Amino acid sequence: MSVRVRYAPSPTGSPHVGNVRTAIYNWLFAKKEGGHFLVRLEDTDRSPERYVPEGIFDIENSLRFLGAIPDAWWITGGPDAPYVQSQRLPTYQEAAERLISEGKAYRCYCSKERLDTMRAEQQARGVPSGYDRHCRNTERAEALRQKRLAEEGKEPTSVVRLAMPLDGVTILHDVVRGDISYENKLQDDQVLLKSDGFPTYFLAAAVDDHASGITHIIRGDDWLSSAPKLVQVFVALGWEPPKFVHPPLIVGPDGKKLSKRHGATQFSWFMEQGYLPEALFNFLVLLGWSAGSENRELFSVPELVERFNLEGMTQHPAVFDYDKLKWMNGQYIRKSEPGRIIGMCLPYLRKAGLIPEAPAPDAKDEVKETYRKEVLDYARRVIPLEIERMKVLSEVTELVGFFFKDLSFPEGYDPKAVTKWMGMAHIKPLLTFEIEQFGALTEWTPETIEQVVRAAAEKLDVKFAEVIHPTRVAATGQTVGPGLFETLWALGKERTLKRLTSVLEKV
RNA sequence: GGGGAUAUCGUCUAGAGGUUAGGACGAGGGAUUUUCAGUCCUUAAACCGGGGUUCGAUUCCCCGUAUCCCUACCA
Repeated sequence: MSVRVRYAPSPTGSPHVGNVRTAIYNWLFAKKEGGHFLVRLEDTDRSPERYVPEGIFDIENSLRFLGAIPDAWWITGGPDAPYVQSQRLPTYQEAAERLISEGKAYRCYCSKERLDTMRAEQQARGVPSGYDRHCRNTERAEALRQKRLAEEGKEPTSVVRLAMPLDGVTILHDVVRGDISYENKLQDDQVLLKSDGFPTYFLAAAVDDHASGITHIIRGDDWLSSAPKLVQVFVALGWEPPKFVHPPLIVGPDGKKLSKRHGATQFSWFMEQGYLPEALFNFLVLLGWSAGSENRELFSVPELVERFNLEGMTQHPAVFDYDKLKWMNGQYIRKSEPGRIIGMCLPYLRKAGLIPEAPAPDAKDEVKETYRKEVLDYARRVIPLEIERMKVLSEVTELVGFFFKDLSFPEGYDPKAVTKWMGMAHIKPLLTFEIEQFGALTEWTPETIEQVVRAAAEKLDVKFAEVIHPTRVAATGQTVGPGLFETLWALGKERTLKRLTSVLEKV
């Protein structure tokens, strides 16, 4: 049978990197096995604080960004549509009714207060907490219903609970962890249908997984403990449960589930920061999966598809190492076509106000032409010089800022750089010489620029470093940056002369 | 409290009944010297503890310990 897997996010906000990794694993497995990758929305929790419809866009964007495109989801529709659980309420209600009629589930009239009191007592006594199965006894349930009916003057709300087997064990066949057994008597009578008519995850997942013919449930390890309850829902409904795959959790440096406390966890944040899709893909896959004895860590997406297997799944939690992600992103930036990186950098420059917004599509041709020549060409010349220094794209604004800002000594100059290099005795003659010689250049190339700078060192009889560094500071306002000659070349003759002159006048 | 899972350098991990326990990030050192970054070379750094099984266990088994996850009308 062909593999069918699913990613079933809840719209509780922008997806967590751990969830996105789960999506990647599902997608990879489907691709590798020539199977199907479905995505469905588990939006059955309607409480306002957890239901965040805008999160749906982030779910869509993250998958598209990574290129992990579902074979079927709410965007495409398809044979298993709808892929949105809130649109399938009658289906779940039917399933619940069927279970009740077969005696595998029952209606529970216990109020929240009763449940809370019960739990509090259990905790106080130090006994295992869980539903006491009060309403599993039909007479007691009916009595409770009557009592509440009299008190409230209307039909009381109820939920549907699964009647867990009271003995025996549930064996979970987990592909990465082997068989795990759970004692049924320790499992709770899980709520299947809530009083608002929405199903809980347990009912909805079982119904949908069965309806879609899911063969493997690949999801985070945090689901492992509750897996037997899901299995029992399948059993009660008379269906064969899928195979389970529980990759390890992604945790923070303190070993706890990765959360905001540890830093950014929302996938969208990484997209905004300028992490490349292939870097995030690569990095996330390697948190919990390994290519085995192949001693490398940089894999393209096709290479990962080729290698991916469930056997390579790791079984202990992995700490999310932001530094390593940055390193990996830097690797991919340098591997990438410069043109692509430039294009991806422009929005950051616009946002930082370093370059103006692009002219509107209906602007005059001259306007567009001017923009192209004065803004884009310059950006295209300047950004490549900093590519080898970039770890994330958003750093581009800091890196190339000095190329775009209006520098006029001493405004915009790094004070430390100035005190270190602008106080030397030979600064004035140096700048005078350079301004004169640069001005005389008919060809402005890194080579001709270098000739002038070397000539300056010779003429003034100072060390090369003693002309290089002051010149850099005078032209860029800072001590760090790309090689001086290409920097000046990219800056252009006009800007260079202007800046050097502004320094000479006031130094 | 109960249940489940997990345990190799600081971190991600490879590994096999006998290895100099390998690679990567990060850290230290060096080279390139025109700064920073990059690149290259290099150093330090690990098998949780105790019992077994075995000629031999870091590897297999058991116990302990530690950590995490679950224990909702959340997913």
